[in-house]
Amino acid sequence: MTLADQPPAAALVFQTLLQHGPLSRAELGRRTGLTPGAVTKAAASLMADAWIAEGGRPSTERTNGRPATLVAVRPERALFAGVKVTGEELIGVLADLTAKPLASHRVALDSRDVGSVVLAVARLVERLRVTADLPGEDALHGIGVTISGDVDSRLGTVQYSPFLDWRRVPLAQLVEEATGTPTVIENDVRALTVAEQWFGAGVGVSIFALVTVGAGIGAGLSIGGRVVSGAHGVAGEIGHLPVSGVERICTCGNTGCVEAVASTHAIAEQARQATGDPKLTMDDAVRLAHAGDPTVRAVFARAGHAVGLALACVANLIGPERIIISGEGVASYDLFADHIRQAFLDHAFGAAVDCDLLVRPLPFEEWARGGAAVAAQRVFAPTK
Amino acid sequence: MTLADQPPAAALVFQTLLQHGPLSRAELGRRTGLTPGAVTKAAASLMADAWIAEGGRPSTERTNGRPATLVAVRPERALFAGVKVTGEELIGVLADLTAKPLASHRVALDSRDVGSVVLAVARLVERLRVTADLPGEDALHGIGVTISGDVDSRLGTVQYSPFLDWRRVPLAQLVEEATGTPTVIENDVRALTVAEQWFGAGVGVSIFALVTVGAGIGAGLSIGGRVVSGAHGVAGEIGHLPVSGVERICTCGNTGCVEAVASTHAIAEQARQATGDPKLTMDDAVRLAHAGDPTVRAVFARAGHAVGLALACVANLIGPERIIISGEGVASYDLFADHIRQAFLDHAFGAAVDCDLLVRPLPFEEWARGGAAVAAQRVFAPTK
DNA sequence: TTGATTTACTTTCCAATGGAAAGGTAACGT
DNA sequence: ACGTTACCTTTCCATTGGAAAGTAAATCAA
Repeated sequence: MTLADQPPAAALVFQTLLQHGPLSRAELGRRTGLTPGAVTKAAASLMADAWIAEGGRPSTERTNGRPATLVAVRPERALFAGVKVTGEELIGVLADLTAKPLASHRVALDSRDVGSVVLAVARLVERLRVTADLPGEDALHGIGVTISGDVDSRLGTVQYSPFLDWRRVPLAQLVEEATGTPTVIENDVRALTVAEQWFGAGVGVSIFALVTVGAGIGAGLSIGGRVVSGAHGVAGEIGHLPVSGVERICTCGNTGCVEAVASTHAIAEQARQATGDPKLTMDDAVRLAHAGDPTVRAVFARAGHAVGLALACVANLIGPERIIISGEGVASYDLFADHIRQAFLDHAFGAAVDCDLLVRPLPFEEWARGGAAVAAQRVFAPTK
Repeated sequence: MTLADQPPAAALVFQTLLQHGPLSRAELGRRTGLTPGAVTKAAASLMADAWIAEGGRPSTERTNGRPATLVAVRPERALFAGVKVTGEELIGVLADLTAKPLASHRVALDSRDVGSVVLAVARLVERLRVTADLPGEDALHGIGVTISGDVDSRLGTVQYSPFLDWRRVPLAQLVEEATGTPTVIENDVRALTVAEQWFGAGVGVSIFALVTVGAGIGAGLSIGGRVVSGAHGVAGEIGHLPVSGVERICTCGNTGCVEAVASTHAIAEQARQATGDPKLTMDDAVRLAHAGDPTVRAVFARAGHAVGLALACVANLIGPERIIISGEGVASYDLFADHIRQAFLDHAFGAAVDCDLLVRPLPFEEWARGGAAVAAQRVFAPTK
């Protein structure tokens, strides 16, 4: 019996346990609105199929009444592979039901050709499987592949990937055929948002945005437990909000884009102009800024300002409870944190300033973890 | 038996009929995914309580098989009053279940004091009731009051209204006490969005935005059948997106806001500066622009550009299928239509340009109709 | 030790819901 | 007249989760 066959109440109980950890049946009833009897039945049904188990510390605090026995998800009940595809490499993780990485691996890509990428993905998944010493075929319940660009997860196709120069590639089907394991694909930022929604800083938050700052600048929006995909596959493109000045031209051909001044590439480029050193790298720029170089610091200030304006746009438009800031750029967050905050506070309208800005470092496997979360979601929250 | 007591399938059937007009049972089954038997039962249940009735042209096109008998909602089954409160006046309509206005009336406000506004609302509703010659007390099923600003519809309080200078006013409760009729309140733009979602250009559209251009510039977002309210009551504040230049200062104290260059007031102000005529009104500006005055036309061009950028922000962030442009400003839409479109097309990213821009004129009762739609929604789609 | 109290959990029973499947109905075409 | 087609209704039933009463395991008080 798979989780999809469980009655709605059981699915609800399972999801609550996934998000909030071990709970007593009584507490589950309170949180889900189910009656005690219904919880008992749902738990029995889930337990019969080994999705959950009794156990976990029975809360040290002593109270009156019969002590509670906790039930908890058995994360190892189903395992998933998550693979993030970039133009240069694959990042893969093997993760459990809660998208916790059990093993990870990176592979350089030597070709961006669809066939060889699919093959590389299949090899990477096989390698993860071997590394983790998985017993049989059925131990891996799904694969989630994530990729930046325009991804239609329902169709399972990559509509357009700028970094790989792919168009209308039925990637989910190809990987599924190459591996024999059910595969879903999703935009990388949306996948990360799914991971945060279920297992990260988005748990219990009705509306939040996840912003990634790095080579690109993007956002995922979660509203009422669903990640927004946009009618045409485009959503959360904060990198191209026209909020900065007209001076710099973005890769998209426009002026005013946030990415034109705040992407890793744009910052390095501006630092080169500011210093006159044509060989300056991003790392050099960070070093110079930390050393106090005023012109380079101004570059970071400007980037921070643009990001802050973008966050204000998000806050004014959808009014999130929280914005999670993440991405490679977070490593040098101290250099523009103040400018981000200031620009945000200045331009967030009314109660939108109450939005909580949260910075999260993003280890490299995190991206791949998003894929695992999307694959896992298929199992525990099949699309109604 | 009220609609809330109907089983879920019946509610679904009713909502489908509300949005798509008279349908055969077979067609209802196809659209809702219910089996024929379930539709028959749902329809019988709704018919027993007079929510729907058989009838309507049985589709002229001839086909094989037994001819279909259509069922349709009985819009007059429940009537609602919608009242829009501005700083100067009340606009009220009496509307049926489909938010179609049956009678309307405007009243000037002589005081912005909470008590007198509540009294005026109650009198207006009473007048509408008399005008329409409603039989008894129970003929009016609800009142929806809309107002611009920060409204918490769940609590029923106006958190902050700049035009009335109200804070934390429990308006729903006050109107309910004054009229004896169940009352809901909602932000005016969101209410309009609800009306469009159920009965207007938003029917069947999974994600859309409704943008109003006039004294203020705002937007309502509908995603997956729900209007976004924001965690702190703020959402759709496109009037304060920081996309225009730094020259003009907005009423909110910031620079760069769309409202600072594109609100009715801002356009008139800029036209006065451009012409040097301190008495110039908005109407004069429109006349001059139509007559070809280049400096005034430039003012409209700039306003259109700012609105277009704001629309691009909406498209890039949430990827709507459609953006409905409405508001008083639409009257002179021809003056900036091209600039809106151009700025939008330039800055919408990727497939976001596929978003459909639709202009809808907004008769004055339309605002109040939003209130009626919100009140009606309480009846046919009680919050789950 | 005993029993009251409190909270957690289980069991039994049942009403409601909507699907499956079969049957009835009203048109058309030949 | 008779088959065909599509619409609609009826009957029966499995599933679901609530209501309510009962059981379990702890603390507290006498």
